[in-house]
Amino acid sequence: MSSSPQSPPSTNTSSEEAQVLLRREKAQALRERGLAPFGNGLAVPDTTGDVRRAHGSQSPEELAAETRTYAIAGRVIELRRMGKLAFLRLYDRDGDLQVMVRKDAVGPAFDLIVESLLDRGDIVRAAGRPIRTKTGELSLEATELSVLTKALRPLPEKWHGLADVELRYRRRYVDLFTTPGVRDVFLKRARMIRAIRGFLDGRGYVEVETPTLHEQAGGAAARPFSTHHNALDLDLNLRIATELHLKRLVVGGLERVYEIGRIFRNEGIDRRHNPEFTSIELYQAHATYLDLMELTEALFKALALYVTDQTTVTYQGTAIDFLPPYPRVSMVGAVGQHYAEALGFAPPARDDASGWLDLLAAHRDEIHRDLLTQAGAKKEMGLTEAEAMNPRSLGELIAVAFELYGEPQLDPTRPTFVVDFPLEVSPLARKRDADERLVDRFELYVAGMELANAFSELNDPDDQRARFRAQVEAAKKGDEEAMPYDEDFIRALEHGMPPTAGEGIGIDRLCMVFTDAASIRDVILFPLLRPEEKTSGG
RNA sequence: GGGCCGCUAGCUCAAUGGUAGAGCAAUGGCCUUUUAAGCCAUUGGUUGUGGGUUCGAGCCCCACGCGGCUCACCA
Repeated sequence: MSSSPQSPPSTNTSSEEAQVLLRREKAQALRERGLAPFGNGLAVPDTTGDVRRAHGSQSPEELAAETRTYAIAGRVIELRRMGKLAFLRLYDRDGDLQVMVRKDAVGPAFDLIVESLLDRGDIVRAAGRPIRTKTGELSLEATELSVLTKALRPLPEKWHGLADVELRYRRRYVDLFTTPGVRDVFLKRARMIRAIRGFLDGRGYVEVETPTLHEQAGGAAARPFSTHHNALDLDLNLRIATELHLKRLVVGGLERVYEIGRIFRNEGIDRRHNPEFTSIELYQAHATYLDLMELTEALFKALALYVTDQTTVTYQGTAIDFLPPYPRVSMVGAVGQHYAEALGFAPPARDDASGWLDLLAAHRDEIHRDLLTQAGAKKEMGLTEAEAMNPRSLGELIAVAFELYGEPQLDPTRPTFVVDFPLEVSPLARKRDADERLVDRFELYVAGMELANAFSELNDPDDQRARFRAQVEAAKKGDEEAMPYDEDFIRALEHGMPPTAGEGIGIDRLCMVFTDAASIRDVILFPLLRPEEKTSGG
């Protein structure tokens, strides 16, 4: 174009600001020649994958005989220009494909290349015949080429991409098409969730959606987020679990229900925790927690096969075998055995959960003292000096002791069911018939993470009322995670809930295991981050 | 919240307390078979922010911000 011979005062072409300005000018140049830089309505009937699948195995000679043409579109992730020839790599939902643009073949559209109106990052449509280049790569030889969307911002460096994890999370839209493997993680996540739905739907489950806005956030031990509804002038909490609504639905006759949904817990953030996360909770009438163990084993094996084609999944360098049956570890037994060895107690005559529980009950004070000497455990129990005089329940001591001594002992190469939970840490679970100090509950641990929590549900309304009261008492004593008393839930139980077992599974952690993600933020598209500091003033 | 580490050009990274650099990207030029294309040239910086020490600070000290790991809490 007839630019002035004098270069403009600012010759800066490298700063982001300058690059954006230049790309805006290019967008304007496109407009001036009747090409819409943000157009719409051009048909894109094919994908890069269509071309690959149809012609990927054809020889150059066979391809030369092909008459069929394709029209594909995607982001330009590579751009190599050399005079009257250019190669682009287009990236679409189906993968990527090289497009060869020859001046002779594409005609006037080659101006886009010559005048550099086309940049890396633009969304481009190309139509033409499949060919094989001199180096043998399947490509589309463009006879049509147009810019569908002009990208105004430059792409990150092409070889390293975005390496700064903070930038990757904040600009996931760039990360997704820039960082290898990122898109696959989220495609895999979507496939896993679909597989879970298929698995449960095939077993007669109904998927439902229950409220996320709760007057009282119950169903789990956690602190909620609070919010407010203006029209009703109503203080509300974001849900911390779907449990109590789903059990109401079982009362209502939906004997097999599940919900996949977002849960919000006002807790810290680390590699395994994001304040909002996705859970699936499922409830099955006329089942026990033992039935859910089998269901869990079948589900996890199916997922492993579905996602990786194998029953063994490597997570962070450790091969985990998902072939059932999974080992079971008694929480009470593991803690009992630890103390029998560490403090020299004689093992119980009965080598079962009740026997070990008897032993632990007999040595409760010594165990309490031991936990108090563990600085971490002391903090974990939230004990102040005064509270140390008023020890918590045996069940809570056992749960803490298991975290301390039991969890590290679990076999890292196997998913493991932890069973024999104390009643006091399970306010919604049914008492065990054989020993009412225990509940019929399991947690599934994989790679040191708690992936699932399940139990035979408490359906005795009077017992549930007593459990809620105990929670209220705990809250009075300062337990900020104690459950509120839910009168309507009691009423529902009074209408009669069939014998039921229920389970919750952390979808994000499940995805971590099956995508080998070290951090939960790698399987959440937009993990919660602090807002970026405003650069202007403070 | 505690501890450790990081923050330098659009991106990826260098730089004994002594003139802030490279590669990629960008801009101009050459090039009809490239694969992170190549060659020549050019441009690009309030070194996260604010203080302090010093003749002199990207570097040392303090505070703060954001992030990562870790401990704690939870799923």
